[in-house]
Amino acid sequence: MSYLDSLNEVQRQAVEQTEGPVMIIAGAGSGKTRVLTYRIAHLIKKGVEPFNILSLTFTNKAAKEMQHRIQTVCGSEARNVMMGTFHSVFSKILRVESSRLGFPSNFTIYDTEDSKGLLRTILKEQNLDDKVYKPNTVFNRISAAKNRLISYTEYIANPNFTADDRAALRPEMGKLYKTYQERLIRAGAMDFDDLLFYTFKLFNEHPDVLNKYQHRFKYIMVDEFQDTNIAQYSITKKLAAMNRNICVVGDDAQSIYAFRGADIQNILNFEKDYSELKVLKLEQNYRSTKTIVEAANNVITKNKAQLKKDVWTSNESGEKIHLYRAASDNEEGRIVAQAIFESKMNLQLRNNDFAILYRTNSQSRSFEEALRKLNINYKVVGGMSFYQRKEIKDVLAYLRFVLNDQDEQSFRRIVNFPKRGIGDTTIAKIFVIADEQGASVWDVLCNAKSVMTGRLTTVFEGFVDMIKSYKILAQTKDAFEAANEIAKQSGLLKELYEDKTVEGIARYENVQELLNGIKEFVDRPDQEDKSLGTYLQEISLLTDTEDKNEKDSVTLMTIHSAKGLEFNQVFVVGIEEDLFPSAMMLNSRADLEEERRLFYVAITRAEKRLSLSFATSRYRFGQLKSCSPSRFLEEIDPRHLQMTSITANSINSQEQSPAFVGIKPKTTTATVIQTKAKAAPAYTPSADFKPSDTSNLAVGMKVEHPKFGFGEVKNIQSNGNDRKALIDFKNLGEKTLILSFAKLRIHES
DNA sequence: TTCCTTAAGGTTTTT
DNA sequence: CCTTAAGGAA
Repeated sequence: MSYLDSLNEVQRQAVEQTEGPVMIIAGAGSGKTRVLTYRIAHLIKKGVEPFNILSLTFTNKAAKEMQHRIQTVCGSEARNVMMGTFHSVFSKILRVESSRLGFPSNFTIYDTEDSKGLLRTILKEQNLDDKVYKPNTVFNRISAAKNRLISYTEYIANPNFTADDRAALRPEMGKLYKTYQERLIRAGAMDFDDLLFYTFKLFNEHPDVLNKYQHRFKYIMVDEFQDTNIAQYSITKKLAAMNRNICVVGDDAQSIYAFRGADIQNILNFEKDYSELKVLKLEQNYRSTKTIVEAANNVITKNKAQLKKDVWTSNESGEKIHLYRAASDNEEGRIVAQAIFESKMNLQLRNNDFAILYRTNSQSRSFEEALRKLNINYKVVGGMSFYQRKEIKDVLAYLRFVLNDQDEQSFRRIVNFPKRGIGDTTIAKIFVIADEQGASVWDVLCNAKSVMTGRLTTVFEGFVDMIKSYKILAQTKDAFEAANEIAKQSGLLKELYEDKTVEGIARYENVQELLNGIKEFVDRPDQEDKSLGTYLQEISLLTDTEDKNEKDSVTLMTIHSAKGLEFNQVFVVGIEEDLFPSAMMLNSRADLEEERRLFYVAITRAEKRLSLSFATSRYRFGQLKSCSPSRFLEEIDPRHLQMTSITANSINSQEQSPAFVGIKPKTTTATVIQTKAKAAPAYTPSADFKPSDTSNLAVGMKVEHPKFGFGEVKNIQSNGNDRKALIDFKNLGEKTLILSFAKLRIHES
């Protein structure tokens, strides 16, 4: 078996230990995905039916990646392995078993926006102040309960929760949870958390169903185990209870989803739950240079809560970590874009080799602008996904409502779009009537005559007839034909087509793109079920469109979505206090440690070169706010860092002179960024080195720098908080240092 | 009921 | 800066 030869000793054990419970603690870059892939391949080679293997991942991206790799190793046989995210796998099971829970099989999946919308209407109906009961807060609290498998009955009965809520001046929380849940049930809808909650309930209350799936899934694998929450853990535990062939892979150092209920306790519980557990540790990093691995270790050792683990690499030391300081978020964008441009030229790399990673989605803007100016292709992953766009959700709302006429959120979306002369008051009235009759809105509308008068009767009859005709379309035609007809007949396409603004045209194109996507779904060679329902189910858990435009491009994304990926060159940007670590995560040690793990994840994405950057000011809510470098930067041993500065203001001038716009950037880049001219010196700072206060630094003073050694101050430039000193170092010659960042010890004048 | 203007408030992170 | 809710006029 040749594939075993390409593995190291521990990796091979992990692959060959197919029976019984196994926990693999896998350090960053230690070949975790490889092990999982080969393990599945090994099972299949040993004669296990692919049909009997279940492989759970956390994100769609990870699932896709895994699927792809397995196909390469095992070929088409692997198609029958049940593989996907927890949510997608469970939603498939729930579709089949929904009747057991009293749900229709075509239940609608509410995304976060739908859920919050529903909460908003409930709040309004109950006359609760949405400043006290912020939809966000309420939703998060309900979500947290569901992720811990706490039903609203248990919630209301639990004095701890009710006391908390009373203390937070939100005594109605339990009641809201109940109402929200009842409304979801009435709408034939499940939110994301319900997919887990109800799967657990299904297995818990229906032993025959559980038994069926226990027999089916003889081998279970869980990736990113550190990110599972209690609900996910409990479900897998139930599924594995019979065969006990469960293999979990995780890294406590990369646990970054506690905010969503992930519980590191699961790793510890696992050892308790399976006494015969085999634990394996993958500690050799194959991905990154020594510098990067060591810097990552520097950072992560600052965390108290962690399992003992020693990540090392035999790779070369590689380049130092570049550190860029920018005056503003826009300049940060230009510096990074410029650095990518030069790196590409010097090292003959492709755009695909680069990634820009940030803490929050909103940071992408400045990088997008700068990359566009330099004609560098890029793609933004995550953020507002395609399926969350207004125009797309409108079309999908029609499709959803046609399949499930109980779905109240979709109804609200489409009832007066395009305009039919049905206002808020009318809609509210219908809901009241529906409530009185204990019927659904749809039922009320079907008997419009009995409750309406005059114009409204005709309007609603028209609406009902329209939906009914779409229902027939959905039953008789495939997903594409049905969707296409509905988009046309409803007047949605026309409405968008008539809007000739730039955004309007983009919206129209987006809807066309959606229809193209449906066409592709229908035309898929192995797609047997081409129904609208199946299509909707498939996309309701997707966050992005498929990467079908495989153009060579720089990747921009949050660190969260970068987990599990690797790039030759990585830029981690916006490393500033209050942004990273986020100001919202400074309240407890646990929160800060999660931020630090996030930083660890970011660093360890890089193979060859890592660049870090921060800005000293940044626009927030339209106002310029000054910021200071993140504490995380100080946690990296300065030996690994190299401040890379900008010599000329030419980057800025580029923006000022429109003449440059559109011209090949080559002409302007020659001297913009000063990469290291000389090799880094072998200098060890004095043992008692302590940085001095540099606010009184003056020309002529002798100073010591922990990295560059001794030197003399030649010049000081100052504009506001932007003080720079030109220092002539004994070993290195002149260098410009930024005083707010550089650590200098003053050795008198 | 709709459309326009104005005010307020909002940025974690993902399924 | 951006979007969305609210208020007022046609």
